[in-house]
Amino acid sequence: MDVSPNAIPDVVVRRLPIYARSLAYLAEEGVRSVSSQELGERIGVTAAQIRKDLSYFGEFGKQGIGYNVEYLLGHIRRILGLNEAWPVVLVGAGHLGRAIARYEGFRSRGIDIVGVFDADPTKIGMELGKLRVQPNTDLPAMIRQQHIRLAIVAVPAHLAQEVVDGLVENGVQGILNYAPVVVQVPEGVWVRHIDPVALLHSMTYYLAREEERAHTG
Amino acid sequence: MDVSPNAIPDVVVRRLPIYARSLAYLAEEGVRSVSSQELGERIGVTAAQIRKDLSYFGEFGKQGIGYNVEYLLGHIRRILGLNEAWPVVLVGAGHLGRAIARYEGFRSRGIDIVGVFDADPTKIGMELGKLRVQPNTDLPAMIRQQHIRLAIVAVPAHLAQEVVDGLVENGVQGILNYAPVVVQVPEGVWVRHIDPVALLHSMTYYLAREEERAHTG
DNA sequence: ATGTGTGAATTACTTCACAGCG
DNA sequence: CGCTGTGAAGTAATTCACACAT
Repeated sequence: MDVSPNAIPDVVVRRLPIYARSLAYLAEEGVRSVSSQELGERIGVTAAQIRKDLSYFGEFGKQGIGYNVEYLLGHIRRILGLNEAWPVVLVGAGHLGRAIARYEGFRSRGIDIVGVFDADPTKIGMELGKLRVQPNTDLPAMIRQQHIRLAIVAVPAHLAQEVVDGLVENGVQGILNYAPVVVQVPEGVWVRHIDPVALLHSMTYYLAREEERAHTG
Repeated sequence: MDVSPNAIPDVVVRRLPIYARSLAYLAEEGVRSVSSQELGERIGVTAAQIRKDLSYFGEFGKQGIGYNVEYLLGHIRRILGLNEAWPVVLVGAGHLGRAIARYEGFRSRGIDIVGVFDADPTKIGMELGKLRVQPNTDLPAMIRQQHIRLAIVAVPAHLAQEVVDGLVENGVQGILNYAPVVVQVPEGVWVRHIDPVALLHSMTYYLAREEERAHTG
């Protein structure tokens, strides 16, 4: 995480894509202008939060009016580096990997899966939409030749760390990890974890309390 | 979110499942005892953070020694309400829903998918491991009869809100939402979002900066 | 020695509240 | 007026640092 004195807080960076998506939906609906209040209600965030977040990057609104949807969306896209598409490799062609490869929602949001890789010979060659599963051994060459900086990891937990090490070694700087394990990466590499079980458990915590309260209270 | 004066912060609750999983791995490896330092290194959290988090719930360690892995794991499981399995319904049997239904990692962590539902008649009856896709119309009865409190939503964005409304109406109190939209729920219902595109975008932000710096610096 | 548990200090994040612009 | 942009105020989360137990 960048710790420079005037760096933008990571929480803010993580909210920007949510703003962007909500604005994209608004644009599709034909909405021209939106206030921080309205946008906030859509995504469960306070109006002040949105205004403060945006103020890190500039002034995008008009007083008394609100934000022009297309204009603000364009700005946030640029801030997020989404002017052009990002090529991404996907490692792991199990049930989950295949579902990810077939998901239609990446392309339109600037994420372009350009290769799917697996170590299992029985999976090599499988067709997944326009992609075909390639052997893991071809992965380094593709990353280097196409200067790929982002990867999605969808392999079993016990393989995740070595897969990540290999990716980083070949120049990948951002990893979306679906494996249920916290992977270690060197300075300068970003990781985000997708962890459905942990999220469910963080809800069972509250539900279990409630049940308890119902019985005791 | 519970706002009682002595409520446990949600950030803490969200970390507990990560601690639990790391402890489970340690137990599998045959490790008996672990210090906050060691555990922290495994999951990228400071030792002080772990000790502080645990201190909300009691005293589980031994000074000079650390934590007994099995003992602490048992406690965290109980705190999270994982003494017994939680039945969960899954709505949506597209590529993603089917991958979720087939994922082996839920059962062993107390999450038991007991039904898969879809509105699309061509999907009804599909076999997914031991499960069979059922029509959405059967969903309310199952939730009510089996007192199901948790659901996983894997439907297209434009259907997510109405699916969630239906779930909540029938008594679901916790929702894991894979649809790329922030859904609204009434007080007392929990939602967690899984949003791969947003996570990737939060990384492109940093990668784009770096690139820029490399060009200008 | 080693490593927990925890008040105190620090840092980070959010909300307030209002000047000022359209 | 209505709504932004933003310092200031207020909360929340993290880290420090050390007494104390083994």
